[in-house]
Amino acid sequence: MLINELSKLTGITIHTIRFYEKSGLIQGKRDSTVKSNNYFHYDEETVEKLALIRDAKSVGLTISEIAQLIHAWYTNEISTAEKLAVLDEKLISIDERIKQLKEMKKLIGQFKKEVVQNDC
Amino acid sequence: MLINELSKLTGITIHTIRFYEKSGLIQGKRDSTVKSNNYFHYDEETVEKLALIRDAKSVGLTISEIAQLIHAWYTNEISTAEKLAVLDEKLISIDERIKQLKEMKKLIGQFKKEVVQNDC
DNA sequence: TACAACAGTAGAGTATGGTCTATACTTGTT
DNA sequence: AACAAGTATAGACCATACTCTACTGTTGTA
Repeated sequence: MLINELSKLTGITIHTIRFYEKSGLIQGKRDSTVKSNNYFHYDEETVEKLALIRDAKSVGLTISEIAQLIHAWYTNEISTAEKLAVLDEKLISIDERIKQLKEMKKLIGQFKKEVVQNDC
Repeated sequence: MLINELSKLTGITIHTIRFYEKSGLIQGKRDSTVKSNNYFHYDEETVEKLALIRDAKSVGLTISEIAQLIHAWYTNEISTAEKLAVLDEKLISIDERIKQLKEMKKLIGQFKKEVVQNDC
């Protein structure tokens, strides 16, 4: 499919898709039998990747972290052990963020108590 | 205290402190009895606020979210009920982020399984 | 064949959160 | 008085993650 269809299918704008392509997150393929244009063609794997990008972004991963994740997932250049290592790294950093968020909840809880006390 | 002392006390650079001041997170006071300069003076409350800013930043709150939080906490212009409402809002958005992070963990867990399966 | 719709590239612009530089005035010490 | 160190303001610059504009070429339909 071409970029317009990909955009409609995923709900991600053409601009943003091109930005992701420039950032190395996805890659369209050119049809070498066609000489008249340079249109990129995208497959189902790209649709999947864009869904992954959206999920990963929603939890605050950066573009370069997502790039690592996609690399770990789709390439055959790295071993299973290495893929697992990248994924485990992400799990650890996510756990770290969850821990920080829980600390922030505690902090806000203290604030609430103090607000109520100051009101008396 | 002047900005240099505040910076040394908190470990936050003078540049960043000025940026926070411009962003409305903290406010130094000028000594109106001194006519020769325009130096800002900072108190213990500012030190506290900078600690709060650091905590809040570490869990991913934006400057404007932190501004709301500080406003809720330090101003007397808003009622206790309103302060609690702002704090509760933050708690909800933190819970939302934790939920998203847990979903991401699930997703990565699935990836790990698939990586192992593909290896067989 | 005309022309709208779509494709590509390059590069500018936006928002956030800093980080740093230039310039100028003030303070403190010798 | 000289001079380093400290302070203020304005604005340039950086990275991230888009978002948009300008311009050019291609495709498809009337």
